[in-house]
Amino acid sequence: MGRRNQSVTISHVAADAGVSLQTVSRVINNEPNVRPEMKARVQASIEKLHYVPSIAAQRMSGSRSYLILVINDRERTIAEWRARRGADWVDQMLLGGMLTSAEHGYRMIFELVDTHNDHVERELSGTIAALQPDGIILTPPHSENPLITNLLDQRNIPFARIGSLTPGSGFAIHMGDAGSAAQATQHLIGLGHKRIGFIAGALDYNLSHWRVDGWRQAMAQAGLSDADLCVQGDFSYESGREAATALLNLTPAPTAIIASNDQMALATLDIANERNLLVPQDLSLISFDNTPVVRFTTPQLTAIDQPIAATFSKAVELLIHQATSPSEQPYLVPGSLVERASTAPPKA
Amino acid sequence: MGRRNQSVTISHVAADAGVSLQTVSRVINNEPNVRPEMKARVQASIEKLHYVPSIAAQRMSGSRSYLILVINDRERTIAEWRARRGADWVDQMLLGGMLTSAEHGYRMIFELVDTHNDHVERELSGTIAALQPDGIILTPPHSENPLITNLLDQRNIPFARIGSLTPGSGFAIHMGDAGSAAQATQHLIGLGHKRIGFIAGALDYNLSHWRVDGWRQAMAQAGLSDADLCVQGDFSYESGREAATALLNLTPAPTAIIASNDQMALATLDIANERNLLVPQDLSLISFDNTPVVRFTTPQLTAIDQPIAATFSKAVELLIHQATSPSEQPYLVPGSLVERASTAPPKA
DNA sequence: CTTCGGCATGCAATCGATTGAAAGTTGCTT
DNA sequence: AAGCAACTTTCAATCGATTGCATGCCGAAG
Repeated sequence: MGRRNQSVTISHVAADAGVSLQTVSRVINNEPNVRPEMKARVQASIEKLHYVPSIAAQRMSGSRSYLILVINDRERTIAEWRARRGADWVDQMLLGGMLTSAEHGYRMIFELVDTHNDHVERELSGTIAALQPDGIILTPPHSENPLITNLLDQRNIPFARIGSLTPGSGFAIHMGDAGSAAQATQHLIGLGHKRIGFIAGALDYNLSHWRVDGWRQAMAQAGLSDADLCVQGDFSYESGREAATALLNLTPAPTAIIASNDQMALATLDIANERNLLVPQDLSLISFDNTPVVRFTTPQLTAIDQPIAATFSKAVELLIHQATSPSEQPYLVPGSLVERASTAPPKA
Repeated sequence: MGRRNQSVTISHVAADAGVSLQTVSRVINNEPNVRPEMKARVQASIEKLHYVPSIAAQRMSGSRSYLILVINDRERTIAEWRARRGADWVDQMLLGGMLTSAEHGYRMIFELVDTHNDHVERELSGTIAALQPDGIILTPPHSENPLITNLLDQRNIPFARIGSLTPGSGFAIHMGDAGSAAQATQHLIGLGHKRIGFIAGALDYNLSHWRVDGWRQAMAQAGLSDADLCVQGDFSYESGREAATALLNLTPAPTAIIASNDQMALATLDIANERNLLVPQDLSLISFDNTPVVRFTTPQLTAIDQPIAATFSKAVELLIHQATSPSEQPYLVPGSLVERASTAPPKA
């Protein structure tokens, strides 16, 4: 409401340096054709007056907005969000993305969009109109939603897709989920396990499929059967309990289980305890995510670390530099197996 | 760079509805003096064209920016950040604040500012000039930094101070740290404990002092001595180990310990295990924060839950509604004791 | 029947930056 | 010494909204 704006503008700088606005603008944006002497004088004034350009004004005049939008799936409640994702995801996403953005003078804004909504485009479209971000980062399960990617293509806004393999438009970045699952499986096979159960994640996340695939391939490669050994979960603790129960009710029961996230692994651990199964002696356990919790369970869990912060950092850099080396697509920021105390050879 | 901007503007709406821009602007901002019939016609056009006002333009013309800035302390690395704060803080801050902001059409932007920097004002001042936020949320230890609050006062930007008791300018919101500490202490006293140790948090956070005070008062009230029983930590796991060691080396050793955050409580639990002390039989343990980890330790930890999401939600609402009921200051969003399995009567 | 106040709407200036074209400088060629 | 290109700097329009002021319309009061 007509709040008096006492901030320093480009014309104050111009006046102070005794040049026109346009020259100042050139200096700010590092454009050519400015005499070094002039440039120095302007920079001195900028420094002296602590001038910082207004992002709103820059955006208005058709330049950048220095804003990067991160699209996350909206859960109905905070509890639900955390149940499915674990706190760590947000933490790393925020810090990884934010630090890198800040380095380049950009800021990040988070937006929640409901996948199961017919108006995704409308909703996103409105956000874009309001914010006019320079780039957008899509997180699963939005990363491969054609409604969204088409919209972005059409609007010509650069975007990155986290957890995506399909090259196509936008930068696809993934963490080698299939490879990681295979690595975990091979680790268990190496220890002598033959019946290795797998708890899959929610199917609207493509990475859930990739993880299953990796496990399946590793099993096949070792000549082991995977029949009945894959049970469906949805990343929640509760679904993990059900899946673990189903797996351990099989005869013969698996001697090892890989869970598609930490929450489901924790559930599996609890089920094992309730059945008086010792981990790792009676049951080996490997999880995906490697959030801080897994270091405080008994035993500490062997897990596939997901480099989320690094992934967001990469996404931000790609967007800002508008990289264009389509040969590299999809970009890989690989996960890695962190060995702790939840795996051992099966009992003879 | 002169990217063609194909978005719908206010004049498109005006043309479609057959009225002037100003009328459309009035309708958007719910101003009086518009005939209902006219208002309906304009709203129909807005709906039809999917018009959404550009925030940059709104900000430019002296209105709101619909941006709320959250200032956090910058740690040197992500690991350091997480060590001191635990992942959950970020998660709840983001979700609590974001959901509430979104409800009112606002967005949040996070900014890291280095406390130990002489140029705090300069840095913050630049961010404000660039973003021109409608409100700012200060988190500890910035909440009571006079350099910052003075700057904000002077610029006349509404702000909230999380974890602050001092009324003064801006909205002070706290979680009743002293009361919570007292509650935890009384809980232990009720169980029969007489020697209750306390691990304090980093002293540049005021809430660290309040927690110590609460414990001290509860001890005094029960006629118990607190001599030597308070040891300094800095919220990190490592400092927790040292503090716990110091406390358990006392003779007689405390039979219960309250840690100022979960990280230090986890460290205490580890130290107890290493010394073959059973929790809770030999040592009762209560922590602050109640992050998800404490449900997965053995035993599960009794903890003071800190309603961070609710606090941020409150902060956002105060800022947006520009509430002015100074009588209520400071606002309280109280923590609560969550009883789990880490406390028991002391051995006879 | 004129006039005045209140409500509804339109005109034009404004916010702070960018940008393409115009104007002014410089220096080199012929 | 005049002509012209290349480089610097300035002028003026523009982005999309808000806002104070002017204007038009209405009915009620004088």
